[in-house]
Formats: sequence, structure tokens, C-alpha cells
Amino acid sequence: MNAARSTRESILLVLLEEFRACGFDGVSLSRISEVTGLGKASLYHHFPGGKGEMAEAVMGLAASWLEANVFSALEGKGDPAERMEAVLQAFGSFYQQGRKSCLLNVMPLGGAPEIRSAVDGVMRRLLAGFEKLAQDGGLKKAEAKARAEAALVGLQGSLVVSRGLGDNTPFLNQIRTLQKGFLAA
Amino acid sequence: MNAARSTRESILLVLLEEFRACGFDGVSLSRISEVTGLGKASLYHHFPGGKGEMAEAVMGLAASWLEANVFSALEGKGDPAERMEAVLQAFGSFYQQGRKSCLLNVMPLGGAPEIRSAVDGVMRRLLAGFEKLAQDGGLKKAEAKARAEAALVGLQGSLVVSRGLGDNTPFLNQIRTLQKGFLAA
DNA sequence: GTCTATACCTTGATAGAC
DNA sequence: GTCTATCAAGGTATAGAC
Repeated sequence: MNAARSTRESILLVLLEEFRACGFDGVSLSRISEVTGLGKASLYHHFPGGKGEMAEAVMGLAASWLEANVFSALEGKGDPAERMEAVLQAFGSFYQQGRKSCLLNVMPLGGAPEIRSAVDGVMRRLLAGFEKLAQDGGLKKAEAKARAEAALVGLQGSLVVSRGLGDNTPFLNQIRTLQKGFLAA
Repeated sequence: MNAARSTRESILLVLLEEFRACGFDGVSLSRISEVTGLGKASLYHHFPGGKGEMAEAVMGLAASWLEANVFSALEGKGDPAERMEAVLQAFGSFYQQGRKSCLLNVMPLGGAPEIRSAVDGVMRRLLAGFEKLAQDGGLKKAEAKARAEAALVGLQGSLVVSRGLGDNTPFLNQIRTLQKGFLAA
């Protein structure tokens, strides 16, 4: 619509990459100024609340992305297998097949209470969404709940291990495991 | 033996908790000075290389702990089921049943290349150890390798999710899953 | 081995011109 | 909306007395 929103959005896209690569404490305003090409004062024009507001805005951006690409499928109404496939495709793209870290993992470390609360909320919603999908696939509630937790744990863990090894194979393996096993009887 | 080693060890125990709670970048020397009760100059007496050396020393402490409590069991010679149980007990204790984070997850963020290299080495050794244990339990090599990766992924992921939710249930569930499933036919 | 004091740098954040 | 210049605070690290 206007230049302001476009600028803010483009800053956020850069911030997302910086934050998930280095964590909240690992990203300095000097660094942000450098990679965005904007002076610090300009950054404060877009984010008067400073670094904390930037972090919250990045969490909001990620939340919007989840809404459009993950929650819509998890909580949708189509064929469960196709919905699961859409979710895994989306995550694969977002994490660049396991080469990028997850905000839910790196942001709580130095993040403010609002950040930790946002992480908690997103995780709960993901668990509920996976559980609903599993139930839609014919699984009983207890089993669906267990598989939902295992799915979130597997995704997060495979990202940690992939980053630690410098090899995204564990993430790819996890995606394949979920493709074949999440809805299996 | 002497006071020097004892002091250094006690500092490291505190540093371990600080680093895994806040990450490398999240821990300041002022904070370390505060929680150890030692002046900054005293810290540099024990760790002339500064914060980086402290981080490396903490990784070394964790490596020693793993050697004594995990690798000895994974790579040992007794009954596989008992060895697995010992490993899970050790991890449960080290992570306080899922209430504490793992250095392998939080240290690579702000850590130097030596730290990342150490993380990579530990993960590879854990994978190899789990694989050997699974093979000792009668599983074929390919299956043993897959289960080893799933075990490491599950432990790391359950710690991430437990921390994100502020609830260690996912970690406890993961331990139970591994107890029942890791060696199952 | 520990301390006080301090040097020096980077940080997050602001003021005010344009 | 962006800039230059600057600030106070906190960061890592060091000097030197005891």
C-alpha cells in the first residue's frame, strides 16, 4: 500500500533471518543497521520500542506465516493426509530443509517474557492442531495427542541435531518419518 | 588435590548452569562475577582466555561427564537394556527431568568455531554410541542407525518443547518412549 | 588468589538537522 | 523517513596492590 509498511516488512524479513541464526542476544543493532542498510535512528522510527519490539514483530510475522501455511491446514477440513503433506511442505520451506533454526528454540533464551509467552502459545496451538489432524485421520484422542507431541518434538529435535552436525539429513529423515507414520494405523 | 583445581571446578559448575540457561551471549562477566562471588580479575586468573575459554572449559566438563555417565554405558559390554536404562537415568539427572536445557542446543548460537566443533563431535559420538547399543541389542545396522538418530532427535526436541511450554512432561514422555521402544523388535 | 580501580569498546537508545 | 552525531550504560579485559 504505502512505503512505510513495505519498509517495515522488508526489515522484518531480514530480522527473522538474523534472529533465528544468532538468537536475540546475538543480534546487535549495529548488525541490524548493517544488513538492512538503514541507520539506527531509522530503525527506531519503524520500531520505537527498540530491539524488544523488533523481536515481538518478528514473532508476529512468524505467527502470520503459521496462520496462513500451517494452522490453516492443521485445522482445516480436507483430506487429513493431504493436509499433513501441506504442513510438512510448508515447514520444509520455512526451515530451508533443515538448514535454518526455529524461533521457538532460539528466541526464549534472551527474550523478554512476552516472547516466551508467544512461544508457549504457538507450541500449544501446534500441539492442538496436530492432535486435531490425527483425530480427523481416525486416531483416538489419546493416541492423537501422543503423536502430536512426537511430531513437534521430532521437528524441533531434528532442527537442533541438523544444525549441530552441519548436515540437514536428520531433518529430512524426520519429514519422511512424519509423512509415512503420523497418520498410520 | 589443591585449592586451584577445586576453585576452577566449582566455577565451572556454576558456569554450566548459567550457560545452558541463558546461552553464551546471554551470560555476562558481571553476572558470572556475581553468582560465583569472585571478582572479574579473579575469573581471569583461572581463565586467562576470558569468556571464550570459560565456554570451552564448560564444554570440556560436560564431555567428562558424558564420558563417565553416558559413553561408558553406550560403548560398554553389559546387557543392552540395562545400559540403555543407565543412559536414560543419567540424562534425566543431567537435565533435571527436562527442566534444564542442553549445551548442544544453546551453545552453538553465540559460540566460537571451537564450540561448534565440540558440539558436532559430541553429537557424532552420541549417534555412534546409540547405534552400537542398538546393534548389541540385536538390531540390524541400518535400523540401529535410524534409531540412534531418532533417540538423539527425541531427547533434544523434548528438551526444546519442555522449555517452550514450561512443562517437562514431553521430556518424561520421551524417556518412557525410549525405555520401551529403543531396543524393541 | 583475590581484590579495587580502571581502560577501552560495544551496546541500546536519543536528539535534532534535513 | 533517513541521516550524523552523541549519550549513558554495560560489555570484556587489564593493571597493580595486597
